Amino acid sequence: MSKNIYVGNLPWAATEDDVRAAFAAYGEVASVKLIQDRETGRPRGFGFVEMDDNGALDAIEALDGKDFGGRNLKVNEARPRPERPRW
DNA sequence: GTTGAGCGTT
Repeated sequence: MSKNIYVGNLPWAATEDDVRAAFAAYGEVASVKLIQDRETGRPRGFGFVEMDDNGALDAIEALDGKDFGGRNLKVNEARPRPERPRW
């Protein structure tokens, strides 16, 4: 089973590999998604990490409020999102 | 080459 994690307050220089490496230390990371502006393509400074439940909870309490790239990292469980409409 | 609270166009 996996859980979605919201990661915010990321430095604009951070990449998915950096976040994956940070979360991989607490569990196996299923996928990493950094959100960036759709129109300009600029990194918004936040993203989502999908990993195992126990690893996710451990990573949240471990990386939340920790320093990452010079910024205070914000880690929390992601909000439930509806499925993609199919019509 | 800029900016800084937030929740995602696979």
